Amino acid sequence: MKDSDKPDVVIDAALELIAEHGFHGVSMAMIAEKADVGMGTIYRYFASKDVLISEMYKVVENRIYKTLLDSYSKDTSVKERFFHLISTLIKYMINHPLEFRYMEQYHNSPYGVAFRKNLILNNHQGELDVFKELFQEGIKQKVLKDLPILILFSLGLGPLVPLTRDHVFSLLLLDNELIKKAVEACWDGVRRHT
Amino acid sequence: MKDSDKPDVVIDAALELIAEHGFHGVSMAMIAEKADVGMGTIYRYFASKDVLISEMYKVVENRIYKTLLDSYSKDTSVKERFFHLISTLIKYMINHPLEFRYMEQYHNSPYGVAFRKNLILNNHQGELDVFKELFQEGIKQKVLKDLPILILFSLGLGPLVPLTRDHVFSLLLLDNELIKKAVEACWDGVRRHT
Amino acid sequence: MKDSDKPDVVIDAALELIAEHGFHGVSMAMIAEKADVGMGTIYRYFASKDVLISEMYKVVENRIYKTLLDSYSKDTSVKERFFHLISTLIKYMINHPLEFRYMEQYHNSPYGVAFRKNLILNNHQGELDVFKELFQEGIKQKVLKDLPILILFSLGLGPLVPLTRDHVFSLLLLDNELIKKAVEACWDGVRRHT
Amino acid sequence: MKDSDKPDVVIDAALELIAEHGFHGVSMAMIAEKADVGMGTIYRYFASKDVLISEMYKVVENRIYKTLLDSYSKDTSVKERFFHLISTLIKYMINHPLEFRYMEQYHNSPYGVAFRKNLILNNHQGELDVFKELFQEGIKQKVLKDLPILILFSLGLGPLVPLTRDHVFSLLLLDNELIKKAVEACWDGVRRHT
DNA sequence: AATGAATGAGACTTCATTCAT
DNA sequence: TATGAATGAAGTCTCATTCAT
Repeated sequence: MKDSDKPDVVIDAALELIAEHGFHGVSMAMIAEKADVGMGTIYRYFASKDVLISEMYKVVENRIYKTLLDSYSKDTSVKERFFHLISTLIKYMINHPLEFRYMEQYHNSPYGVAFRKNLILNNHQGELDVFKELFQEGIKQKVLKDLPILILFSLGLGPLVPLTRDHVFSLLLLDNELIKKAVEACWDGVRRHT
Repeated sequence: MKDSDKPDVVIDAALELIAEHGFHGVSMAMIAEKADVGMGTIYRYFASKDVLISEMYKVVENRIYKTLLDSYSKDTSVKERFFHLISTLIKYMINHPLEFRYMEQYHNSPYGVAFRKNLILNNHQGELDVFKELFQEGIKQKVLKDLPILILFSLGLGPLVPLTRDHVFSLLLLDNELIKKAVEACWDGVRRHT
Repeated sequence: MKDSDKPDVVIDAALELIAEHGFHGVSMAMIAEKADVGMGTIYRYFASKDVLISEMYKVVENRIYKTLLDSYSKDTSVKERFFHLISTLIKYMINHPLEFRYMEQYHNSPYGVAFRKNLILNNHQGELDVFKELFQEGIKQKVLKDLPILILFSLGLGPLVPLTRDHVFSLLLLDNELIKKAVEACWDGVRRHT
Repeated sequence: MKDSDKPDVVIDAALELIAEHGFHGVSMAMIAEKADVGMGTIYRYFASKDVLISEMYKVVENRIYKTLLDSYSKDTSVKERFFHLISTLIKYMINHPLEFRYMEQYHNSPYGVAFRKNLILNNHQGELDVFKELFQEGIKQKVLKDLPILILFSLGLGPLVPLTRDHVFSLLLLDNELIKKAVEACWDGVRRHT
C-alpha cells in the first residue's frame, strides 16, 4: 500500500467539485463521495473544511510554482523572462482549468484576505516572488516603468485572469498565436516606452 | 416616503453586509435587520436570495454605467475616451468599495457564470457596450491593436480589479498621480505601437 | 396566542426524555419531535443544547424552591422547620420523578461542576440558602451539631437522593409513614445529642 | 509481563479520563492513546464501550469490597463494625478520587439503572452485602432503627457521596477528626434512640 | 495478538423560506 | 402591506466500531 494517497485523492475530488459548484456549493459529503472515501477519512487528514480549502491552495500554488520555474533561467533578459513566465502561466491555467477556477475563487473569498495580508508583510513564500524579483530588476535596468511593484503586478498579470476565464468558458479560443500576442500586449503595458 | 423605497434600502443593506462577509456569510435575517424591515418584506420584492443577489448586480452595474456615461463624449479621440472611461471606472470603484467588493464576488461565483454566458450571446445590455464600441472604433482607426475585442477587454480592464483591490485593502494608495500612470500603462497595453 | 409557550413545551419534553435516556441519550431531534416543534424553534429560545440544559436547571430549581417556601414559616422551631423542609422536598421529588432524575444527572455532569463552584463562592441564589440559614441558626441555638455547614448538608440531605431513587425505581414504597420516619432519622443525624 | 495486563492498563486509563471528562467526554481513541495500546486491542478485551464501562464498575467495586473486608471482623459489635466500614469507605473514596468520580457517574447514568434492577432481585453479589448483613443484625439486636434495609442504606451511606464530593472538589477538608464526627452523625441517623 | 486507518450513522446547528397574524 | 416566529432540509463534524495488514 502506498503511504496513503488519500489526501491527494480528496484534494483532486474537491478541486473538481469546487471548480464547478464553488466553495459553498460543495459539501463534505459530495467530496467524500467523489473521492470514494468515507467522510471521516477527510477529517483524518484535514481538520475542517476550511483547512482543506487552505491546504488545497498550497498544493495548487506549489504545482504552478514548479511549472513556472521549470526551464526558467535567470541568465536571459528581463523581457525574455517575462515572456516565458507569463506564457507558461497562461498555458498552465488553460491546461488546468480546475485549478484556475479554484484559485479564482480562493482569491475572492474570506480565505483570500489573509493571503493578501501576507503579501504586504512580505513573509509569503511562493510563486509571486519570482515575479517580484523580475520586476525589481526590470525597474533597475530601466526596462520597466518606474512604478510600485504592486502596480506592475496588476498590469502584467491582471489581464491573465479574464483572458483565461474567457478561454475556459469558451468565449474565446486562445491558441499559441493569440497567447503570444496577448503576452506582447502585457509587456507593452509594463515596459518603458522611449 | 416614496411609493416604496424598501427595495433600495434592502439592496444597500445587503451591499454593505456582502462586502464584509461575502454572499454566504450573510443571512436573510442579517439583511432584514440591517435594512430594518421584516424578513417577509424582502421576499415581497425579491423572490429569493438568489434573485436579490442578481438584482443587486443590475443595480450596481447601472450605477456604474451612469457614472461612466456622465460627461462622456463620443466626439473626442479614442485615446481621450479610453482615458476618461478607465479613470472614471477606477475612481468609482475606489469611492464605492462596497460595490467593488460585491462585483468581485459576483463575478467569481456561480451567479457570474450565467452572466458571462450572456456576453457571448451579445444580448447583454450594460456598461461593457460602451467599451465594445470604443474598442471597435479604435481597431478600425488602427489606433488599437488588431485583436479580438475580448482580449482588448482583458488588457484594458483586467489590471483594474487587482489595482483597486490593492487600494481597498490598503496595500497601496492610489492617488490621482498614480491612477494617471496606471491608466497610461493600460493604454500602452491596448494601443498599437509603430 | 399566548406570549409563546414554546420554551416551556420544549423544557417539558426535554425533561421527560432526559429522565429516561440521560443527557447524551437525548438528541435535539428527539426533543423537537416530543415537543412537536421544529428543531430550529428550539434554537430560537435556547442558543445550544448546553444552554437548554442549564436553563432547565434554573427552571426546575425554581419550582422546587417555590414549593419549599410555600407555607414555610420562620417563626417555628428549627426542628419543625427541618421536618417541614425535608418532608416537602422528599414529597416533591417523589411526585416529580422527571425533575428528580434530571437534577440527579445534572449534579453529576460537567454542568454540575460549575454549579458547585458557585456554592463555595456563596454567590449562588437558590434553594440551598434556606437550608443554610436554618443550619446556621440551629448551630447557634445549640440544637444542631457544631459541624461545618457543608457537612450538615450532607447529613441532612444526603440520604434523600438514594431514598427517592429507590422509590422512583420501585425498590421501595415511600408512604407518609415511612417518610416521617426517614425524616426523623435525618434529624437524628444532624441534631445534637445530650 | 503477565499473560496480559492489557485489560487493567485500559481500565486505569479509562478511569482517569472518565473522572475528568465524563463518560461521553471520553472517546475510545483517547483511552487507547492513554493506555498506549491500539484501539482494536481494547475491543479484544471489551466487546464495546458499554461493556468496558460496566466491567470497570465490577473492577472498582471489587477493589472497594476488598478494602472494606480487610481487617473486618464479625466478632465486634454492630456499632464498631459500622464505624469501621463507613470510615474505611470514606477514606477509600477520598484516596481514590478517580474511582469515586467514576462510581458517581455510573450510578447516575443509564448504566446504573440496570445495576439497581439487580438489587431488588437480590442476585447481586457485592460490597453491599456486608452492609446488608450488618444492618439486619443491628435490627435484630434492636441497636438499629426498625426500618427497611434500603432506608438504613440511605441513612447510613447517603451522606457519604456529597461528603466525599465536597472534599474532592476542595470545598471542604475532611481530616480524620472530621471524618470521625461525620461517621458518628451517620450512626446517630441509623441507631435506635431510647 | 495487535494495530490504527477507514467508515458512516448520527449529533448539533444554521438559515432560506413560508404563512398566520 | 408588513412582520417575524416557525420550519426542516442540509451542512459540518465526531466517534464507536471494523478489518486488512
